[in-house]
Amino acid sequence: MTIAELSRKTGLSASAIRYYEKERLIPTAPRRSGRRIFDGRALEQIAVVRLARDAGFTLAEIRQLVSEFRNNRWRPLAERKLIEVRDAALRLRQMTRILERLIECQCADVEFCGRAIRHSCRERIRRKGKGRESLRP
Amino acid sequence: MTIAELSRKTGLSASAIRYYEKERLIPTAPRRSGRRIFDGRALEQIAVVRLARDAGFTLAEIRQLVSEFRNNRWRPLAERKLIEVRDAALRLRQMTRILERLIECQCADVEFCGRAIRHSCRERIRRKGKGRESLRP
DNA sequence: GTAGGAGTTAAAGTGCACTCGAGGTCAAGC
DNA sequence: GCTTGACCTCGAGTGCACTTTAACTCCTAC
Repeated sequence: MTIAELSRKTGLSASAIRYYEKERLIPTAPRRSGRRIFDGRALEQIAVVRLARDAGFTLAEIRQLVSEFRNNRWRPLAERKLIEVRDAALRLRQMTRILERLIECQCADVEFCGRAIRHSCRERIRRKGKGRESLRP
Repeated sequence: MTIAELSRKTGLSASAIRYYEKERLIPTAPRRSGRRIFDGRALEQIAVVRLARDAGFTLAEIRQLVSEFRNNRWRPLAERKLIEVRDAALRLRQMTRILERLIECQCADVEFCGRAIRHSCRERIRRKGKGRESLRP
């Protein structure tokens, strides 16, 4: 398989595949006259990386995860991440409430709205929005 | 109010306040011998920015939001964002399921796990993990 | 033999939301 | 008059996950 075929089959760009190799998320592919050749295992390896990425792991964590797969040392990593994800879900529910509030808001200007916010939901908001979500759609 | 006081009252760093001013998220504060002086309205303005930030708006969106507050043009923005947030919440629920799966996983090596993933939950995962969450805690 | 297309590398660039550092200004206190 | 400390501006740096660019190589077809 060439890198273009692998790219097509995985939906990952060729540059991202090269990047993953460089970052040691997937093993270094053998070369034929300088070019990478991939076999079926590359598909599985990339599936794992994408799964982990979709589960919210950073690439640094994924590197650790794939290198420590055999000895189960990655399990505490997954458990820690599960807590983080649940926390993020909680924050998202609060974001939803904030947005619903904002959509219903009748304030005539920004300062008035700010005043209303500070008086009515100070205790709900403060110390909650520490970790941010970046919602790139 | 000096920038240090405003920083203390809002919990925002002084450099972040200066940055918000530069980016026109809050109005340019008047200066006394070169230094910014703030009044109570700054508190409200920053409350609005933080609310929006906590609701997941980018700073570019917040700039638009505060500049268009009076004429209700920000309402469609909020509605669009609400959809994004609900979408993100959905993805997070999937991430939770993926992590729970991963924690229960009995695979002996990465490729086998990848094979299992591709065969068992391909339809659940594909085309869902497009937008990523960055879970900075 | 040469044009074209697909691949290679290393290095630099991107976007976001800030933070940091250098070098300068200003008022108060000793 | 001098130090101290809070503030100023401007430009550069940060972290992540890539993408883009430049210059080069290799194989195939004509």
